[in-house]
Amino acid sequence: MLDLAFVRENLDVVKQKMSERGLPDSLADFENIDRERRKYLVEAEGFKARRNKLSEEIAGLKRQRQDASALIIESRQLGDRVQELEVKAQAYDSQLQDLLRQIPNIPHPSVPVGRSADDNREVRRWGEPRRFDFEPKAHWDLGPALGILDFERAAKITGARFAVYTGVGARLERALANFMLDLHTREHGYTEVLPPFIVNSASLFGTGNLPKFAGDLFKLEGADYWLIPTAEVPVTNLYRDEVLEAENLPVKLCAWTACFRSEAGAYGKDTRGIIRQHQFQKVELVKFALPENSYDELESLTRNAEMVLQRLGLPYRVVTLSTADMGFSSAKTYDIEVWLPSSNSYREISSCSNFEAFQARRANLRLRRGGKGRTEFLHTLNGSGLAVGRTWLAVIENYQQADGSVVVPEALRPYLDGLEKISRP
RNA sequence: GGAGAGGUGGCCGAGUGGCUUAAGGCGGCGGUUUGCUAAACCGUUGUACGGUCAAAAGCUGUACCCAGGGUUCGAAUCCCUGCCUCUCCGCCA
Repeated sequence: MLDLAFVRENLDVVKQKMSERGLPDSLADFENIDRERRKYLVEAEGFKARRNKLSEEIAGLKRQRQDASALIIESRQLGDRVQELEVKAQAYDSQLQDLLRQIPNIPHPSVPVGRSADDNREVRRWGEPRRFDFEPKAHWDLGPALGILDFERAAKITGARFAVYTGVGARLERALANFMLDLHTREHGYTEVLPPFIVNSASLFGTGNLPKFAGDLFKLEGADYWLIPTAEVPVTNLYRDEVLEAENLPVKLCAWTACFRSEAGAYGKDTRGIIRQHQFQKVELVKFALPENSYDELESLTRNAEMVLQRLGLPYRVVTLSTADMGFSSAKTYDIEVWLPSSNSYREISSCSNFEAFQARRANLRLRRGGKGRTEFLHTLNGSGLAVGRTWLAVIENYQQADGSVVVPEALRPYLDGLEKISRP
């Protein structure tokens, strides 16, 4: 959420930035609503001030056991008037809040202005895609053939866009998660968090998923409980409504969780394999940073995520998302894309964003410098480090052999009792 | 799931309809005293949305005692609903 005063004073800039994101102009009535709201607010508050004074006078008269009935009648009439005005003021206020909540974050000046994902800008590449001397297979063929991945039984017990991992397949998923968590906690200075996989709607509002993107989420029936679409939601909300000391920043947290997404609107996209599932595992990196450092923190967070791929020897590239492709709450996003032989292209495996104060304002996440002075909103960042399921398939596809077996990357062998190769049992 | 007790400022804690603009204390900040530190003493203290102002400061209004409704001229206080915490019982990995 943007600051109301900022939007009021920079309405043209905000409209311009929304149009750069490819969004329609929803702020045509903003000035009018804002003006009407204040008009009724001022009027209502004036009547309230008079009523408060009258109440004091009534109290004084009653204490002296004198008649106050005239004042009481006048005060009652004031009350009626106040109620009328407040209803109007509140109607305009909720319209204004709705408008404010629909405004996405302002992209950072370094973000390329574009019309689609085609305008994303490549920042760097690491590693060389392997040249195969045979026709590489996709993981949805390799996995079932190796007996480590089962779509048919997943469809039976649950439905489409779910998978069952079996034997070494399940162990590989667990090994990857542990490898990532160990890397980030031991070498990158993150503290591990294991949060609930279910959150309330206030948390989803804090990160910007609600109210606008309810359709992307799974909601539990009969309760204000939702399955998390990413660990970003519970972890960013850990310090909601709290004030952090500046000297303790940045706070760097990492969390392994399952993630649940309805993938509504993704019909026909990535229907084969495990690229796009309703449930997947992810290791998430989250930072709470000082505003003046947040872009440096974004660079280091992205590097921390890249390190996973480097250790696993998986080729990748980093792109800056254009204004048209970036998320609602983000001011700048780097996507890390891993090389996938099955699609002969780079595919997203991590998304690293600086939200500046956008989430902090919604979640009331503040900092105080030196234990004194005014509080300010801190900056939040997060990124996948990495999506475990997509890493799983990247390993399977990139390390496949002509005979259908898969070589285990060296970095993972300690997590698999030294296993060097996954073969048909 | 059942029964009971609670939720008050950064923290502790008083407060059963109007001299409460929330007592008192702790902490924080500023000051006085002082070789230094400590102590003592004095003062001060939050958030949001508005108004005034070119702007800031200042001044000023409204709201905020878990949340949302209600009663009342007037609510921290009374009523209803929800959420959360604690104690006991039951159930459970």
